Amino acid sequence: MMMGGYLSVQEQEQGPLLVVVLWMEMDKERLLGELCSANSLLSDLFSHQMHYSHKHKDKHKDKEHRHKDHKKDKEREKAKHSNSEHREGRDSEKKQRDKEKEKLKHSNGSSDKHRDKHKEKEKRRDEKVKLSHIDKPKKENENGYAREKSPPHIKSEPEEDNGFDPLPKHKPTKRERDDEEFDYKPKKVKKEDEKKAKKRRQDYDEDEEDEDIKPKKKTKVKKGTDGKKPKKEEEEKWKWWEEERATDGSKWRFLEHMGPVFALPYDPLPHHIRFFYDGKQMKLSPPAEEVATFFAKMLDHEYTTKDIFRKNFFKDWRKEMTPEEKSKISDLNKCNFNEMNEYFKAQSEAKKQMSKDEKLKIKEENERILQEYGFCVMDNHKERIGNFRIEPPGLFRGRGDHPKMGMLKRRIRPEDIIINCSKDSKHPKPPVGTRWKELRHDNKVTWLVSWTENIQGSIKYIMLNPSSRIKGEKDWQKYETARRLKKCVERLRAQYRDDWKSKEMRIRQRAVALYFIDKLALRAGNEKEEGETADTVGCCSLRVEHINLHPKMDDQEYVVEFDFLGKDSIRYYNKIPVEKRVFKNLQLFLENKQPEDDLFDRLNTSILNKHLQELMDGLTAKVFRTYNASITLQQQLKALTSRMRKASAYLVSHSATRNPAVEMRYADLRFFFLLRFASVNVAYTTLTTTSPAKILSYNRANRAVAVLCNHQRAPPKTFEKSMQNLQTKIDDKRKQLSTARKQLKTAKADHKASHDDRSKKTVEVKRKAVQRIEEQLMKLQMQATDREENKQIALGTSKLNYLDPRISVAWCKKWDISIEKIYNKTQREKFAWAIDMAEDDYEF
DNA sequence: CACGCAACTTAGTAAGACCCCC
DNA sequence: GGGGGTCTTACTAAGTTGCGTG
Repeated sequence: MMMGGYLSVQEQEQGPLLVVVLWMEMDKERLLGELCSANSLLSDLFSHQMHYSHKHKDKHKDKEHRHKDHKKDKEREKAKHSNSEHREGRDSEKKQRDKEKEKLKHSNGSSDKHRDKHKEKEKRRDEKVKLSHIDKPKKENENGYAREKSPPHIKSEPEEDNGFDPLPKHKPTKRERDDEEFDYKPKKVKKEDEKKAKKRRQDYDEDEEDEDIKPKKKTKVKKGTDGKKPKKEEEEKWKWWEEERATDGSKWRFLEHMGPVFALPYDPLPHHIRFFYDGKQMKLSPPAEEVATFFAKMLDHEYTTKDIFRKNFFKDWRKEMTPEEKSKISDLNKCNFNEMNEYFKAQSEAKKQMSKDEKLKIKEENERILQEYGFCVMDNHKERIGNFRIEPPGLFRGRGDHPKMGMLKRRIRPEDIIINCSKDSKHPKPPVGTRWKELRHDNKVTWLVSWTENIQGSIKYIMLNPSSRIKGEKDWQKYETARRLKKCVERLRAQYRDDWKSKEMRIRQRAVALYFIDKLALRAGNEKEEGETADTVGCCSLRVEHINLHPKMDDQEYVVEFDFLGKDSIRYYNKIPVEKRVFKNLQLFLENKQPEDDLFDRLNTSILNKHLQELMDGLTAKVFRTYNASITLQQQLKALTSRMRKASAYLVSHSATRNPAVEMRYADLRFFFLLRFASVNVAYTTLTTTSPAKILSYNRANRAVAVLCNHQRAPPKTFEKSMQNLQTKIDDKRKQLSTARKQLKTAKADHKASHDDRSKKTVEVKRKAVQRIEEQLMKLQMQATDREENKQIALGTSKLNYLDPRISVAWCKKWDISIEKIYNKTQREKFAWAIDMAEDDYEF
């Protein structure tokens, strides 16, 4: 029924996206006069996803959409406090209202989101931070690998959503599940993948053998014993994905490492570097001086101009001062850090100017440290550690309007550190004269070192590199879960559509939220404590002020306009038509609410995830992001690549005649035709078959995902310039081309006149030249297109975290692209499992 | 069941490495 | 061979999720 009518994000997007995407290329294609002003069309088509790129074209506005300069924020900030009191009142009012309206039988009072307990929390946190050196008893945290999955068994559902609680999911249950879940891999995936794995392994190993990975040999087979001698191991690539996984929730059996590398101790400034207070020189005590240098180093940074930053910094700085300093220094504005700042600049300049030898020495030293501390032995293998250095002290740089920016990030000492390793390993030694806070042997967790940070009181960890088994397995599992979602997503969609009609408010809210998460790939949106972090939201924490409803907008109906700050205070702006029912629900949710009230007042992430868990084992909100990202990549790749290919095939076989019908069919590929009939004699096979074109396709598919997930970046500082450079190259190439053409013409004329062999040869030569230049031009233009489209979109995040690497690997194989074009060395290491196991016919 | 914590994933930025052209 | 630009890596902040607990 409804299901049939439902268009997934990707399906809906595919059309416009494709058109747009190719249109943009056309737009670039100035060598063909005829081009229409693609821009307006473009922004129309793309706007619901690519909101920023056109609207914010003006350079100086580039930054505008980023971070908090949201006009509303300020006001909200002000409003917040005065409003918070009303809130409770309103809440109950609200409840009542709903009750009447909807005959709500709402099961709990969970609707109130308590906003004012954060004072309490703060207190607790402070204590915690203070007390953090007191050893805590170690906890037994049994079920380690919670998330793993059994076959896509889906609970039969509808109706029961409410009190439905099939089994109290306590440890035992979970536990058992875990146990069998673990063989999902050997059972299914592995079976499937492995069939072919054998044969492929050979071809692939050879192809893959590349300059970066010199010493690798063949699959290494597991070693029997406990792995004290990793020496040999890095020589061979260990294929952990071919081995069985632990089923008992333990993450490892043996773990040995060297502990963390601490930040260098403070090196006091040379005496001639002065600090002035109120115009007078002043010698600072070392602790005060150190903190001062943190600030001095940042003088050029915008941070230091922000009030909160300055205030927080000054407050914390004063804590480090001696009483005399404290009494003297009472105004940050009177502090002059310039000499310090100059000094550090000079230092880094000097560093750049160092001789090769010196640089080499440093490099070697770093390498030595890396070799010593950068690896651990986990079970039988030497594995790379992700971050083995302790974060050095400094000033906290929160993102967005962070209330704590500028606070002093304390220096971490050995006494703050908890070491985790196995009992039977050689324990890392604390620096002489110090001791660890704690030494524990917990193999239910993956971290090697942890400490509590003093800004938020949260725990920081040292963990393994993404190329490690422990991270890789998890990553793989993540995609398997997303693939299981794929199998039942239509059912879930039908369900939440059905829930839009529920008579329970909380269910409607849940269903609408889920719709957003699915359709727009929004994050779950946990609630956060006010005043502790920047004010950002996700789906469940959206507030009334973050959406605008437009019953009619341009030629569309039921448009929802989103405008809020998400993770990292990145702005999410999107206008999207929704189904009538959703729209009506939203209107309902908004009734009688103030801008700063929660849109979904009966919902939070925990409720949502609990529900999802019931719908599919292992399903949580973020799985939708993974799923939608990966499926979008797959579809876009298919669509883009095969359409280009088809069109070019058509052109090759029908080069002589124009066929309007066909041209219509490939309207979105019009630029091919234009090229063709503008008699640009590009070799079509080159155009669509060579890597640049395919890479462009890939990047565009990747970009579609990045847009979906709202992965933005600041336009590179050098963007304009580099674009210009490229443009210059293109212009030059054009000139070259027209020269070459003229020559060809002349040559042809000559040949016509003389009909001799020699002139014929010349014609050939010239023709070749023209062709070559045309191809080079195309290549440059593709590059330019790619770069322009990428201006403020970050591809890396999705590539690294959301896109099932097997899709990319399969695509590379299918189109005969070397994997290095898609993944750099690090990425290849991280995705080694996928590179090894995916066939060209892999389906997400 | 709300809360808070612990653990882990996802995120953008900036420094550093590298590369390519003049 | 060095300067500018780009790509990669390091860094660490900011999310999500699950679980134990009062």
